Order: sequence, then C-alpha cells, then structure tokens
Amino acid sequence: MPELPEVETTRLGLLPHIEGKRVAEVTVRERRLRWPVPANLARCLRGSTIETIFRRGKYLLWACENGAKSGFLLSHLGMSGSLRVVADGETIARHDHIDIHLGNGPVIRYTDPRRFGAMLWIAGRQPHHPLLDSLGPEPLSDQFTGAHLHTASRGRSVSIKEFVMNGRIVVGVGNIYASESLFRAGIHPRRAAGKISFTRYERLVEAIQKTLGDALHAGGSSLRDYVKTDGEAGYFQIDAFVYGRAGRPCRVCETTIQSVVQGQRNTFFCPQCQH
DNA sequence: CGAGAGTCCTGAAGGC
DNA sequence: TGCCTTCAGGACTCTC
Repeated sequence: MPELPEVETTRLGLLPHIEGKRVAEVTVRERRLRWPVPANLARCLRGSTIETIFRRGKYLLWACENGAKSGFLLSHLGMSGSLRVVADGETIARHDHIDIHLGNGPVIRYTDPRRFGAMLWIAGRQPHHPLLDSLGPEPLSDQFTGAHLHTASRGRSVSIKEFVMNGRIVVGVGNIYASESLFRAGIHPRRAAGKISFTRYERLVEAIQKTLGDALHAGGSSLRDYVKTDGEAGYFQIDAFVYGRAGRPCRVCETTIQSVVQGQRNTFFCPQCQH
C-alpha cells in the first residue's frame, strides 16, 4: 500500500538517522523477495558510509560510499513493506527480513509480510539499473505536464486509469491515487487515453499533483514519531472522494459511487461528476 | 510496439 | 467459534 507519498515520507524519516553513518553489519533472514536478495548484499554494504537516499518513483536509492566498492542499495517497499529505525536488540518479529546495523547506533529494519518488495545492489558510482531505465517523469516535477501526457497518449486505446498507473508514463501513481485524481479532474476512468484533450490532461496533471501533495503533507505530519511508527501513520488519513466508497453517495453530488475492475484492479468513480 | 493476462504473497474480511 | 474462500495490491513478465 505504500504509494509515492509514503515512500517519500519513509525517505525523509530515515535521512536524519542514516546520513553519514557507516554500515557495521547487514543481517538477511529472508532472501525471497520480489527478486532474490543478492547473496553478497552484506559484503557490498558492510563498511560503506551512507551519504544520502534518493527517490525515483517508488524506488529508494541509498548512496553508499566505500572507495572502489561504492554503490547503491536499491529498495522498494512493494505493497506491504516498511523501513523503520529500531534500537539495536529490538525483538525480531515474523516478517522482519533485513536489518542494516549502523555503527554504534540504530538498526534500519526492513519488514515485508507479502514480500513484494525488493532489496538489490547497484555497483558503481552511477545509479543505473534496468528497473530504472524506462521510468516516466516524477509526478511532482516540471517534466510532468499536460503536454507530456497528451503526446504520450496519442493513438493509445488503453483506459486513462490504466494509462496513468503505467510507470513508463508517470511514476508513483498507484491504484488509490489514480481513482482519486481522475475524480478531481472529472475524467471517467474508462475513457480511452488517446481521446482525451490537451486541456483535460492539464487538469489531470493538476489533480494528480494536488492529490499526491495532500497525501505527502499528511504523511509528513507523522514524521516526528517516525522512529516508532512503521510509516503508516498519517497515510490513510486523507478522506477519499471515491476510493473504497462504492455504493455510497458522492461527496460532491450525492450520486452513488460505482466501482469497476480495470486491469485486475478496482476503480472507483462518480458517474455524474466524471465523464 | 501495445494490450491484456498472469504472477509473486499474506493478512484481513466475509460466508457458512 | 472456526474453517474456507476471496480479495487486495505494485509492477514486472509473458503471450498474442
């Protein structure tokens, strides 16, 4: 369930605890994540200094300085993953798969019940990886514009809902925020992406940025307690206009909210407000 | 290349 | 109360 705002909140929550810290040891209890955790991950990380963490889409890139052994830890929370700062010696629970022990300090603990997440290593000083090669622009950047969506969608018959959830088009728009953003933009989720006007795409960009921005703000409000939380606090506190509200009245017009399945994902929308 | 389906996994929720 | 089934969900990967 971590969408982009939660990933960014995780990054900001970790930063003050890891910046400039040396990795003393790495414990891997479970290698079976989305892809197997590399057998040499501990060897790659051990002894390096974590300079900072970058985010690209929902991926986190941990810049690890260690001379010729420098590289990047590439992590993804999947849908049930979390990264927390815990005290050394903290009790290990069922799905606590990886611990990164920092020098005479805390432990960064990766927990992921469903194991859809990832923990990979990129050797070298450039964060190049196939998973990152074809990602679309960041939704909160200047590169994400109505013009971009309009151009990228010409000739595409795929629904707008599936289109905005495609990471090659724009990163970080997951199932919840896709429904919410389309509602805010007044666009019906089943409309063909290729048949939406430039003006409406400009409106959609605004809606996505507002939706993500609001969630980011709410997530940020939980940062103070970050050490003790699993990053979920604040995340779902935003009132959804449509997500999860099938059968209930639209908050704007009181028409009954409907749900449909698109690409094996549930979509929620107001048939009156969206067209 | 694009579209659509399949896949990984566990916990929560619903049905009987 | 408790077991069984269904669903949720990110995003890569495969097939046509």
